Amino acid sequence: MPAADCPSTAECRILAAVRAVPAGQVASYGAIARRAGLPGRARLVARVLGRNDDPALPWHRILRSDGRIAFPAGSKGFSEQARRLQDEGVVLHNGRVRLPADEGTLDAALWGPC
DNA sequence: CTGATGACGGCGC
DNA sequence: TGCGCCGCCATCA
Repeated sequence: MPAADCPSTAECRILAAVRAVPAGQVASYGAIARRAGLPGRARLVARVLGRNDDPALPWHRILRSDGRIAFPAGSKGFSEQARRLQDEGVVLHNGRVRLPADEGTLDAALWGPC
């Protein structure tokens, strides 16, 4: 039976997946959704992050499949996320995570800080 | 119920 | 690489 602090199993799993991302590493929405047992629910992950009220949640480690920040360049969220990522040692290239062309799989690149 | 929107993803050009 | 279109899902008007 679900705990009272868990509004829904899906949301709880998504939050867990996000929290499972170690500092200095990043993951895509799709990867998080997949790890949460919700393949194809990347948008749901995005919605949950936007509605989350946990300041300790490393939402800034979640990027788009391209390795880019989901927020529009120049917006508050963008600058804040970029700042947090760089603060954790994540190298950003024009608001975008450096993706090794060697790896065809973005997941490997995103989950591997190199 | 229908249509529009969004912190998305994949494919095509 | 950049841009656009479409698909998918959940919420809102």
